[in-house]
Amino acid sequence: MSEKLNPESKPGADTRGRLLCAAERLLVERGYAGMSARAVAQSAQVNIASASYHFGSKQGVLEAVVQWRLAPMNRARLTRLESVLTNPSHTVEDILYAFLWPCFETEPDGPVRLLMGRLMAEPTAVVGPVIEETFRDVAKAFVSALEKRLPDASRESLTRKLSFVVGATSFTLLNKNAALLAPEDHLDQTFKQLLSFCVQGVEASPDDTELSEEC
Amino acid sequence: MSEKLNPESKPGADTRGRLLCAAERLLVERGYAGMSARAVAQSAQVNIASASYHFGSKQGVLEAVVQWRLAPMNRARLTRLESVLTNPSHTVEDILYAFLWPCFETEPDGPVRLLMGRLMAEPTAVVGPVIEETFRDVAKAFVSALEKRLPDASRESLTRKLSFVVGATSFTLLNKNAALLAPEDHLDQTFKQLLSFCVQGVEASPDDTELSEEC
DNA sequence: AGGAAACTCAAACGAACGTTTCAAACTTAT
DNA sequence: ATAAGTTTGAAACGTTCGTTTGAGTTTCCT
Repeated sequence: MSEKLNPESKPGADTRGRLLCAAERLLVERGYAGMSARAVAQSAQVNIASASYHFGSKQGVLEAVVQWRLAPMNRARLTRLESVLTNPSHTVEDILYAFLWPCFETEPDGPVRLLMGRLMAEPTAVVGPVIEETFRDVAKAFVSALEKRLPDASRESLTRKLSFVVGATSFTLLNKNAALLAPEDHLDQTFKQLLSFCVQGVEASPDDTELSEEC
Repeated sequence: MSEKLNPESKPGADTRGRLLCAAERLLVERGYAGMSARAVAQSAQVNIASASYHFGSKQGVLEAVVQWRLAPMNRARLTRLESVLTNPSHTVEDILYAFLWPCFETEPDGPVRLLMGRLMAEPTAVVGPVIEETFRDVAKAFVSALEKRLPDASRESLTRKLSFVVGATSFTLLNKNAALLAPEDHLDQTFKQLLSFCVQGVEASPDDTELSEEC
């Protein structure tokens, strides 16, 4: 059947985009291991071979989605951090705001937060290195920023605290129980609470609480 | 529906136990979608049909592992909470200690924290309901406890904050970057920091922080 | 117009998936 | 010892996986 009548036969440009879009949705729903390349192609109404052609492999699809969605978000984080650091009297909240807000910001391509939550939560052999590479610079920059603002805390301590922040964010974004997929007003409230939670948590010193230690 | 509690009375108990043990390890390494029933059987040096015989299906394996490992941990949480509540002057830290410590406690069967971190981070169609059912009572009990100690906060607010706590815990437990798979002294430090982080975060009020938002 | 490059298609590849079958090997009770 | 019940083994079920093939189509450039 070589008889193909599409009023507007769209060439490859749209195919690639539809594949990326479908892949993002399936990644959010099922994770990387649960996302099949065939399901991506079918959801994008595209032949399975086209996915292979454009991205080489399933892992290539993952990397392309990350570059398309997560990399811009991390760039926004670094831009905001840079802007914060120009203010000599910036607070920990300013730093964390720069870190967290790009996750919640509504973007033209739709919310990126679900994808981030899902991929952060899947540190497997394939996803782990991809995510780690994408977030390495961001993590380093924000730990350094926190280090300057909280000179009494060790770098290891701040790294761990940032991982607490990332974890609280990812998990909450990922779970519908927190009503995050729903209306935006809930989202604003959640963001506000998450920010204050993390600010207080990061500024907390473990020595405040009963057991003390020296290191 | 023919399985009850038979620790080691049956001859096949060894097979069943080896399957559970292997399944737990593979769940931690690859998640549910990435764990194949064949790999579980092979890792346990057991025929694949035995897994089907003992657990019925792959989902049955998951549920059995959860009952074997996560259910006792949650029971420990509730027991500790009950004990905390008998003290009329208990603190938020006491409550969160009861919630968090059973994740870090070293157990005879090995650390359960990795499994918890992984399954909490995989809210898919199969894993989600299983986890939700296992943690529903625990979440409800701890939210109620926090509600009594922090009467100014709404139930929704506290639910969200508990999800922050769970997220920070799961993510940190799951990522080797935080050096949690490694020696125990790092673990103690991490637990202390996580506890203080969460205590400060839960006690924080979102109204404390001025939120200027324009985007 | 015409040829090279870019792209999509149906079909198929071997491998791995979850699950099932059934006979042989066990354990237990009589 | 024998019969009934329980557990395991080797093999195969049909399906889906990621990837590849090769012929066909479309787009782009001169």
